Amino acid sequence: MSILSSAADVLRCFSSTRHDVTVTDLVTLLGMPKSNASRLLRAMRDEGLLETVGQTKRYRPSLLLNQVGQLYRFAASLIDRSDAVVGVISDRIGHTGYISVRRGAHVIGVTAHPGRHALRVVTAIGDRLPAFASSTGRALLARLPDEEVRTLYPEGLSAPSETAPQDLEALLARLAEIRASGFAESHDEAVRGVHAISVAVGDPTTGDEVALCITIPATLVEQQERLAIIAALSEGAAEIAALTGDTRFFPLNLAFAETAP
Amino acid sequence: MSILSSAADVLRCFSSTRHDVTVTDLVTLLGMPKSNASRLLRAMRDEGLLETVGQTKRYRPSLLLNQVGQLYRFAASLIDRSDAVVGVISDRIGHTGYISVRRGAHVIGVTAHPGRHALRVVTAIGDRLPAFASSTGRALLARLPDEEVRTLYPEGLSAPSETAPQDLEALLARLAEIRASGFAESHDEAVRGVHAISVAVGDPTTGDEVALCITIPATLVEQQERLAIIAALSEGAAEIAALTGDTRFFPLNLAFAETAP
DNA sequence: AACTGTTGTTCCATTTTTTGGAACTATCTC
DNA sequence: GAGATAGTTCCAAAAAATGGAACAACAGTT
Repeated sequence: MSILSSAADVLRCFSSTRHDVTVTDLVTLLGMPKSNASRLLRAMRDEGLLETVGQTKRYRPSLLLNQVGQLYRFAASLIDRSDAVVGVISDRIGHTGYISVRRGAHVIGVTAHPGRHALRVVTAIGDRLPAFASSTGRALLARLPDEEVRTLYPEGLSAPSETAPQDLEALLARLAEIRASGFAESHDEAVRGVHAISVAVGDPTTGDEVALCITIPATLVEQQERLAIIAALSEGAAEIAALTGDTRFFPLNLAFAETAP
Repeated sequence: MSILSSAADVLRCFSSTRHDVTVTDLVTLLGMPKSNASRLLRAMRDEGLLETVGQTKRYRPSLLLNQVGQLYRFAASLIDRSDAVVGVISDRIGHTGYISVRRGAHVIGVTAHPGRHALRVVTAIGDRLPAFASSTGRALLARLPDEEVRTLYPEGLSAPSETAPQDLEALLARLAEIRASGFAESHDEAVRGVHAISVAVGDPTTGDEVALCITIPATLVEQQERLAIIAALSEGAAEIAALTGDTRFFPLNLAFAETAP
């Protein structure tokens, strides 16, 4: 067990609900001896990975991590490009937009553009959602061949709501729809009360894949706006796909969009 | 030499001009044996600190670092609050706004809000500027007693332009002005062609201090807009200072603002 | 297709760091 | 100021890191 792995574990302790940690936090969260926790936190601070909060014994991520973390979106320039596209759409229609990536069977928000409407969807960056029960997740899963999707769910799936796919076959059917229509849609699934529209795009040279998504409060969905969002997302993603030479991109087929969601 | 320190050194290799690294990059940048560089990068990837770029032998920061880095602004909630204030002002007037922190004799941009004007100032997040030759830097230095400022510059200072303070005494004189007026201003200093207005605020419980800044292309400065920016920044910062109980905040004294910059 | 320079990986014994229990110190709470 | 809680330091045993060199993969060239 290298100290590097303990250090990475410490970083994984941070979350949107835990902005700083103490020696005892590590003891309880990671089950590590107090002595190690104490020395590890100090070492990480000395190396510039963490900072102490004022005079207290609390440790938080450092400015260095903030800076290096910001580079992620440029290193994965696909994210930056997609974020720009979503930002423009979100600005124009006033609803929340965001970018997600998939890690195994989960999707994780990377960047977000909060909407301007009084009733808006707030997505927490860094939150993990089950891929099969969200539009971003299915948009990304649709890029995989069916057999790879199957291997992701050796245990089958447990749906969080009635509108989500109830089993693996239902999921594969919806992925087929996404491939044919060019966009993914969800309603009241992993996040209740939220309607989401997503399109995925990739960069074959880096292997990165992201989903571009616009979310609307489920009660406010209007057919005209919905079509505008689908068109805008697909158009933006198609431009990116052309740029990166993404051959797995599914172009929009409006015939599928015109039936109400 | 702990492996942690090597890992931190690797992270420091990343910059706005170097989004990924290879084994040889580490050998040349850090002078470490090839064998170590190879194993270190692999170990950091295995622990989730780095990712490989597609199939290549290039390594870039990971999603984990991106997420932990994002938490910085919430952990240091002063940054988040200040960022909100600057975002509103930047949105309203269309000029670029940003937040900086000081590390020793340098200031580093943490968040940025690009302006909407065709001619806009683009600030790179993570770039280091000399504190004494920027408005953000001086706004933050003004919070220190003079003798601490002196110890920061044991070698004196070398001004990057004629409008920057030419020596330590000139710097201290300008810091005194800032304490009296409540805001800092720079024109054509560390960044040529840029006029900047800054106000600093701190949080005594965490020891954090940040500068709120709005930048304008030097050719576009108008007295009325300038006064509006000064007032808005100072007002926003004053609210934060009240919230955190910052006793070192310098309130606005408009008498100083009304003489042209 | 063989050659060549470049880049990355693996192996090894030696050196250095890490580990975890326990004793110790500091800090907080009532 | 007693008692509890939180954090630090010490130590020998165990584990990991080091750097040189041999090896392997790769890209470009003739």
